[in-house]
Amino acid sequence: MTRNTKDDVVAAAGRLFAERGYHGTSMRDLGKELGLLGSSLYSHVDGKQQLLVEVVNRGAGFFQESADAALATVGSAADRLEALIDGHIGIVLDHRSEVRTYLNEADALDPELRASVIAARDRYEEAFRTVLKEGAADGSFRSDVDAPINAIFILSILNAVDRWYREQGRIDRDQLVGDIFEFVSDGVS
Amino acid sequence: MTRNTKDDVVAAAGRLFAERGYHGTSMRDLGKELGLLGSSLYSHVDGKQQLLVEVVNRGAGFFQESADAALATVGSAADRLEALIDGHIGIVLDHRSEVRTYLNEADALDPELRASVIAARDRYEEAFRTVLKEGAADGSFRSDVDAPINAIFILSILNAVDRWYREQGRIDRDQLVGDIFEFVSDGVS
DNA sequence: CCTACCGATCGGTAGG
DNA sequence: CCTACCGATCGGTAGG
Repeated sequence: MTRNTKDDVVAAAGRLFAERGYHGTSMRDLGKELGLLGSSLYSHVDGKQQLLVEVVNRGAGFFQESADAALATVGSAADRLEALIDGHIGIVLDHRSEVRTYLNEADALDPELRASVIAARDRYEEAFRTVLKEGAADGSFRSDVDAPINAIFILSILNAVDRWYREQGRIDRDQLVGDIFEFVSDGVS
Repeated sequence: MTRNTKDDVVAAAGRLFAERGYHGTSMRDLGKELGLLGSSLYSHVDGKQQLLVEVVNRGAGFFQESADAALATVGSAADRLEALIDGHIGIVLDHRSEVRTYLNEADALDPELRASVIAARDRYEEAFRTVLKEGAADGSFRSDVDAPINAIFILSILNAVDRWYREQGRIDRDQLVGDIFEFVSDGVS
């Protein structure tokens, strides 16, 4: 029964925002989750909106770190694409609360902050576009591949993982990455 | 300035739930959208939760009708898959509010109703699994295709369309369907 | 569909 | 981190 740190508060906020949504979570709910009163949270943070900002920034940061690492992979564009997929799945499964909040609750942010989230997402998506373009040049992929559209398709699959995948299921994490990479590479045909 | 029907109320609720979320929408917000007071809504509906149920049921119904029609398509499994994709995109773009609410706000439903939504989604997904299995048999697709997983991947792409696609953009609706079908069939390679 | 209202809950503050 | 509290807003009701 030691005191909560600000990190504890942000982590708990992430859990509740992910589960019930930003508007579905009250400061009193969050206090209860931490074993204190809603009003006591204000010694850790300025307000509810700031908590959302911090959770969302954590989510964005995880993804960007992952992309930077994946782009540094030596090898073919296909290798870098697989690294991007592997990294993304790792982030989604290891930081579910922050990721869910980042993906689903950004609309609850004040307009300027929401705009910065959209910019961060675009920066991340750019890593996928880059790799697809490289692959069209180095022969990893079809030369006529539409990078912007295909980047969106790949990210659609990756982001949705959080909505259905359970680690206790019939496929493990590595298989999931392999299945996605295979689908993205060759489709169903 | 004629009176609102219950359909108007449900439609407006769908718009606000889609835009601000269920918990982010108050009965007074909804009243304002319709030009009346929040309390006046209770002559049309029992409560806020009922509105969510009706919006979500509309969304579910659109998708199921679309799947039933697509499965009746004569031709190869690939033809039926394309019909499923085409139908899905049509529903997403023609009924955005209901679809967004159906896809994103089902967690705000009471437990039994949420369970019935999950069941409806599974029934719909079954159409995709069926077509993939048929395609593995009739030679449309690879014979070793994992239908459950690939159905999820395809639906991930389809459901995400609502998050990024604007009809005013550089690709029109038919191109979008074609791009998705091509990606799903052959991937980026 | 409005008037007038209910008890409950909201985000947040002052002061310790 | 708690006590004690604020004004605003919430979903909803009674009666017309």
